Order: sequence, then C-alpha cells, then structure tokens
Amino acid sequence: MGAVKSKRMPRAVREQQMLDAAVRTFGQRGYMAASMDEIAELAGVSKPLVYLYLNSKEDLFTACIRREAAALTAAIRVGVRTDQPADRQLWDGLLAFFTHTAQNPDGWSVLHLQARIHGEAFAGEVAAMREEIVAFVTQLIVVAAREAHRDPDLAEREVAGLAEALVGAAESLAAWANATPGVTARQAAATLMNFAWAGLGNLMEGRPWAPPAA
Amino acid sequence: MGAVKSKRMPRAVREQQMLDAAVRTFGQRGYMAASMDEIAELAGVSKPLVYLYLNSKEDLFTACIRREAAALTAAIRVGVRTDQPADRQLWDGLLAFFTHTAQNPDGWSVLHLQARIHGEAFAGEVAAMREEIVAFVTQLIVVAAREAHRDPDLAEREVAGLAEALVGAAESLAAWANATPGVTARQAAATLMNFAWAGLGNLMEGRPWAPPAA
Amino acid sequence: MGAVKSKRMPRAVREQQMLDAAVRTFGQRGYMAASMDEIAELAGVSKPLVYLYLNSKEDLFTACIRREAAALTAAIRVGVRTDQPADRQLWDGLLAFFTHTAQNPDGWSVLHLQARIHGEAFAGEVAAMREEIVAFVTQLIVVAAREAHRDPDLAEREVAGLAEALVGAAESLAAWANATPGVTARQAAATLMNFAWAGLGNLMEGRPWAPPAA
Amino acid sequence: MGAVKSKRMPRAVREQQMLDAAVRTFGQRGYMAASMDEIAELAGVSKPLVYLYLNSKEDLFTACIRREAAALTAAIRVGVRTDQPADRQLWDGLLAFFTHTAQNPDGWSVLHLQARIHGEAFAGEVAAMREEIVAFVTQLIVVAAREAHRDPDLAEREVAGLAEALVGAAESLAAWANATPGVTARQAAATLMNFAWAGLGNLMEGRPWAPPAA
DNA sequence: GATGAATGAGACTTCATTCAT
DNA sequence: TATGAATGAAGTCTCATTCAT
Repeated sequence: MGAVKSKRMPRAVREQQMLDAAVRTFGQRGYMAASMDEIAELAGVSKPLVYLYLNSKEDLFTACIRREAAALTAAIRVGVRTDQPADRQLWDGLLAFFTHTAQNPDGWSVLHLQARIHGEAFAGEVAAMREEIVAFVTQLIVVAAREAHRDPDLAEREVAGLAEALVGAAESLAAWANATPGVTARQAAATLMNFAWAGLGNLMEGRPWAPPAA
Repeated sequence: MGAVKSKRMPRAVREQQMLDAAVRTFGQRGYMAASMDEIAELAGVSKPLVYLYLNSKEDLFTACIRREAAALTAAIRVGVRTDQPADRQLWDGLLAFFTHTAQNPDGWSVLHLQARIHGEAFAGEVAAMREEIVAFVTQLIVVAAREAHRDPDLAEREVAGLAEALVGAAESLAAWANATPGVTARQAAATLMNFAWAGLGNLMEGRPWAPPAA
Repeated sequence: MGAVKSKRMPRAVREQQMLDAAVRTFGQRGYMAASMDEIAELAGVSKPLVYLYLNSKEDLFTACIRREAAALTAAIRVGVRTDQPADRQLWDGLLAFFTHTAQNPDGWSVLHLQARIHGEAFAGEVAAMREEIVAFVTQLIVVAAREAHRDPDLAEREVAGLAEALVGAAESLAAWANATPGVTARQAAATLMNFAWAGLGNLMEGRPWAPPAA
Repeated sequence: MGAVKSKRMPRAVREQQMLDAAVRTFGQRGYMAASMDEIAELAGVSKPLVYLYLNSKEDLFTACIRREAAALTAAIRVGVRTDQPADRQLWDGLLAFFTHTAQNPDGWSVLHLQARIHGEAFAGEVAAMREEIVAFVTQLIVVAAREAHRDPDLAEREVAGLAEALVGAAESLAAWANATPGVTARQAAATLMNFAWAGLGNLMEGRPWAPPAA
C-alpha cells in the first residue's frame, strides 16, 4: 500500500517519505486521530525510525506544516510576476493558490484546518505563512490605489480587514472547489477575482457602502 | 471552577449545563482532545450522568452542534427584517452574525472548525445550517438584482460561488475579529459589507473583471 | 414490551413479575451480561424497587434459581406416581423433565448453564436440586434391582456414576431437543429411556462390559 | 504468581503464555468475569501486548477455544486405533477423553461451559468440534451394528439422539469426575462404557424399552 | 541504519448501587 | 409504595513512546 519498500535509503529521502505519509494521514484523519502506527506503515518504515528522524508526533506535525506552508508560498511566488500590474498579480496569485490547494488537498487540510485547531504552537506556524500572504495582498491593494492615482485614505486596519476577508474568501472557496465536482481552480479564481476586484475598485473610488446609524 | 454544585436538578436544566460545558471544552480543546472527564467536571456532574443523558461522546457533540447552529440561525433571523431593502437585510444579517459569533466564540469554533473535521455525520449537521445561510444570501443577491431593475444574467453556479465566497469571508472575518483585540462586530460587518456590496454592485452593472487568456 | 404497567400492586405479585423478567434476562443474556436496568425495565418497574424487594443482583439471581429449581422438581414430582413400577416411574420422570425444560427454556438455561458458572454459592443451590434428582434416580435403580430379585452388587460410587451419567445425558438431550426443531419431549424421553433402561438391565443381569487391561 | 518474567521473548512463545493464562482465567472466572487485566498479569505481560498479539477479548477467547478444541480432538485421535473393534475404539476414545479433560480442567471448562454461553460465534466453534466427536461415535454405533451382523434398523435421528446422549453423558461425567475427588479417568470411562455399550447392545438385539401410550 | 518487543497512561463506556423525595 | 437523579468503580481498548538488539 505504502511507498515501495527498499532498505537503506539516505536520510533525506526517508524523511520526505515520512512527511508524505504524515501529511496524507494528518490531512485525512486529523491530528489526533492520526496514529504514528499508521503513518509509519504508510511510509513503509518502522515506528522507531520515525521517532529517530522526526522526534515526536508534535515535531512531525510541525515539520509537515513547515513543508506544506513553504510549498504553498513557493507556488504562489512562482506564479506571480512582480513586473505586472496589480490586478494581474492578484489574478496570478489566486490562480496559483487555487491550483496548488486543489493538487494538494491533504496539505491544504493540514494548513487550513488541522493546524489551527491544535495548540498555539501549530497555529503560529500557519499564522506566519498567512501573514506573508496577507502582506502580499495588502501591498497589492496599496499599489493598486497608487496606480489609480487615488488616495483611498484607507486606514491600516481597514486594509488589514479587507485582505483578511479576501484571503478568508479564498480559503473558503478552495474548500468549496475541492468539494464541488466540476469546479476548476480557474473558475474559483475568476469568481473571487470578480467579486473582489470590483469591490476594491468601488472602494477606492470613494463609494463605500454606508452603514445605518446604530 | 465549574458551575455551582447543587444536587438534584431537573433533567432539562442539567442537560443544558452539560451542553454548556461541552461546547466550551470542545471549542477550546477540539473534539478529540476534549475528554469526557473534563466535560463532566466542568459541568459539575459525574461522568455516568453525562452518558445517561447524552449517550456518547458523538451524541454529545452532535447535540452541541445542533444547539449552536440553532442559536446562530435564530440570532440572524431575529436580526433581519424581511420588509427592508436587500442591502439593509444583508447588513443586519452580517451584524447579527458577527455579534453572535463574538459573544459565543466556543460555539462558533465548534461549528466552524471542529464540526467540519470529524466525520461526515458532524459536517453534515453544519452543512445544513450553512446551506440555510447561503440560501439566504443567495436570495438577497437575486433580490438585489431585481431591485436594481437589472438582469445580471448570473449563472446559478456563479451565484453559488459568490455566496460561498461571501459566507467564507464572513467566517474568516469572524475568526479574525475574535482573535484581534479591539475589532468590534460592527467594524467587521462594515468591512465585509463595503467589500461585498460594492463588488456585487459592479458585477450587476455588467462590469466584471476579465481574466486573461490561459 | 414488558409487563403491563399498573401501579400499586401487592408485593408478592410485583416480586413474581420481577423474577419473571430476571429469569428471562438471565437465561438469554447470562448472569454477567444481564443488567439490572434491563430487568427492571422488562418488569415494568424502577430499579430502586427491584433493590428494595430483591436486595442485590446476587440475591435476585439466587431467588431465580430457587424458584426455577422448585418448579422443576415439582413438575417431576407431579409427573411421577410412586405406586408404579420402576421403569414406569423413570419414564414418567423423564417425560416430565423434558416437557418442563422445553416449556421453560430460560429457566432451564439459568439452572443448567448460568448457575454452574458463577460462583460456588449459585452452583450450590443447583447442586441441591440436582442431588434430589440423582437420589431419586439412584433409588429407582435400587428398586429395579430389588424388583428383578437380583443383587447387582453395585458399589455406591458406581451407582452414583450411573445416575450422574443418566442425568447428564438427560440434560444434554434437553438442550439438544430445545435446539433441534421437530424433536418433541416425548421423543427425547424415549431415546434416553431406550438407551438407559436397557443398559441398566444388562448391568443388573451381571453382564458388564470388561475394560481391557491397562 | 504468573509465569517467570523474562523480557524479550519471541512472539510465538509469548502468545502461548498468553493463551495459557487466558484459558486458566476464562475457565475459572468465566468469560465475562475474566478481566484482561488479570489475564495479562497472569501471563506476566502488560495489557497492550495482549491486545497487540490477540487483538481483542473476543479474539482471545476464540483463540483459546480453537487451541483447546484442537488439543482435545488430537488427544482422542491419538488414543484411538481404527484397526480395532468398535467397542475397543469407543473405550479408548472415552479413556482419552476423560484423561485429557482431567488433565486440562480449565480448557474443558472453556469448551464445555463458557463457549456455549457467550454468543453464537463461540458456540459455533465448539459445535464444530462436538460434531466431529458425535460423528465419530455415530460411526462407531453403525460399525458395531454391522459387526454384530444385525440390522438394527435405527433411524438416523435415533442414532443421532443416542450419540448425543452418549456424548452428553460423557461431558457430564467429565465434570463430575473433575469435581469428585478420587474418581479416576479410567473409572469414569468404565462407568460410561458399561452403561452405554450394554444399552446399545440391547438396542441392537431388538429389545427396546416400550413407552406407554400417551 | 533499522526494528521486533514492550509498556505507562489515559481514553470512552457501563454497571451495580444509593440518595432524597 | 415508588422513583428520578446521581455516582464510584471497573471494564475494554488505543496511543505515543522507548528499549535492546
């Protein structure tokens, strides 16, 4: 079932096999329900070897988070060319994001669902990655405002909230796209882009929606 | 620590105490890490009584989900007046949503994070609630189009995606607002409303963002 | 499911209802697997009432054994007329035995299987009944020998062994008859009578089977 | 109390130790009253190891039944030589049976008492063994009839009943012999042989006992 | 580098039994 | 007479983790 069993592999390779198995197991079973037994068997090694290399269940989980977070941000970075206009950058980023999460549902589950839930240590790891993405989006908004020669006069917190909403919508759409047959990464990206860019545009043109008095 | 210990209470009251303790524990520890021991102690009763009334850990969790889902949808229903224009309805709904989730962070955690992760049975309970909300939002979008005397010609799936994105953004913002000191429910609602309503408006005026060719 | 619920019954009646429920439950589930909850529900009363009347699970079980043992020996006593020849007495006894056990399988299960297994206290209760039956059979053998004007010169232990074998065969046949559709009490009795009486006859005529040298 | 504690034994050996402990505990306490804790302690290992090797209480019990059933039928097979006349074969079989059960009272208790009571799965395991023995006895009766150049004209069900009665008597005598000090296997076998063979002989000579009209 | 053997701790669950009315 | 409310104790089972080879 698991990886092909071949003895005496270099450590780096073995470790990746273990992380593959761990991400898959954590993603499908959840952190607590995943057992080290299952991970070891799926990796095709004995349990003591997992402990020898990865130390403990917590450390193993942290290693999974780090690897998956790095892979996701790398995918986005590769997809985006910073010499493009802001809207194109956002589009490329969204497309890369939805494509990567669709291809690595277990990794995405680990980042999006599992890591948030089990202790601040894990959540912190993910928060770092998330902040990197939020910062990227925030900067795009600012650049967009400058390109439009507007001074949207958006307070910092407001921008943070917008970026948060955008990223949250993306995360939610990623889950929805993964769960809804027939929805491609491209369609998900288009839906969100439509939704977001237009909204941002209006905002920056100074036509915000005014809440009624309390 | 737990509720004041007073013996011999009628069953209905004890059950609510147990559900209170369970929601709090599940929300903070997660479904698997929450132990029946801890829940019982927090409720101020013995473990067998929890089993006598709520049957099993799964059933207890399901009961939590049902209660919290009902409370959330009720809060939104109470907050929204259907004789108002669509934008006002959306605003009221968002405000009620963010207010309720801010006041019941553990309940929201149970619905948003825990229930999704542990088995289709639980996820199904939440999905039902979520679909109710998504349907409400979807209908608002359609009504808004009609109010604007426009035929936005939005495909059904596109609307579904928009509603999904909106709800997802709301869910994400709720978590963000809960975790960020100083962010009020009103602010979160305003941020999202600004973001969403403007975007929807543009969409319906037929100015969508056009993705580049693949 | 259980007995018709009617409040305020005289104690003797309630006790019989409880014993009915207990015999049925013990017979079908076994002593340990039977729960006081199930017995109380089947009897249509609350658990504390069972404890008020019958004291404890052990006492309840003992009461079951006593009642069923008394019923079985009474059935045999009623079936046998001591003014008949020995073979007729044995036949009548066997017929009564197989008839009663067929009509009260749960009671028979309690006596035959459950009581033997759970502690010497219970086994002792059954042993008393069993000895009464063995004594009856033993006496029949002696009477038969006298009727045949023979002195079979059977040692006491040998007679005890014979009676034991006969009773054991009867018990086994009762279980077999209960479990094999289409086997009546009369057939079971005939089979055993054929087997036993002829063997006894040969024995008493001094034609034992000779075991080979060690 | 338990086996001598020596760490790091090969799995096969440990499994036998566990089965030894389990047979003893199940035989003396009964299936339900036997606790895995007690079995593990008697085996000189920790409870998790028992579960690792034997999987569950049910599986452990089944393994006990299988081992003991195999041991008993093997003992009988070894004791009987099929080139002997039927009466000698029956004698040898009985002797082997009583000898084995006397030497393995706990194993016999597991087969005779415990297994029958707890679920059809277990009873089925024993029933298979019992049928093997009943078939052996049945065949002996048929062979005996042929050797006597008689046509006993015994209906199939009648023979089945006889074999059942014989085996039942043997089972009962085995329990009796185990419980009665001073009764040897040889004596038990002789008692039953006397009883049975003579009875069978008479039967086959066409002198059955005639039951009275209903 | 790799593993079969082994375990302490703790999870969920059930039961016989009692208390207070 | 009768019961709804409540629990201490014990059961089966799983898991992360380590030892000795």
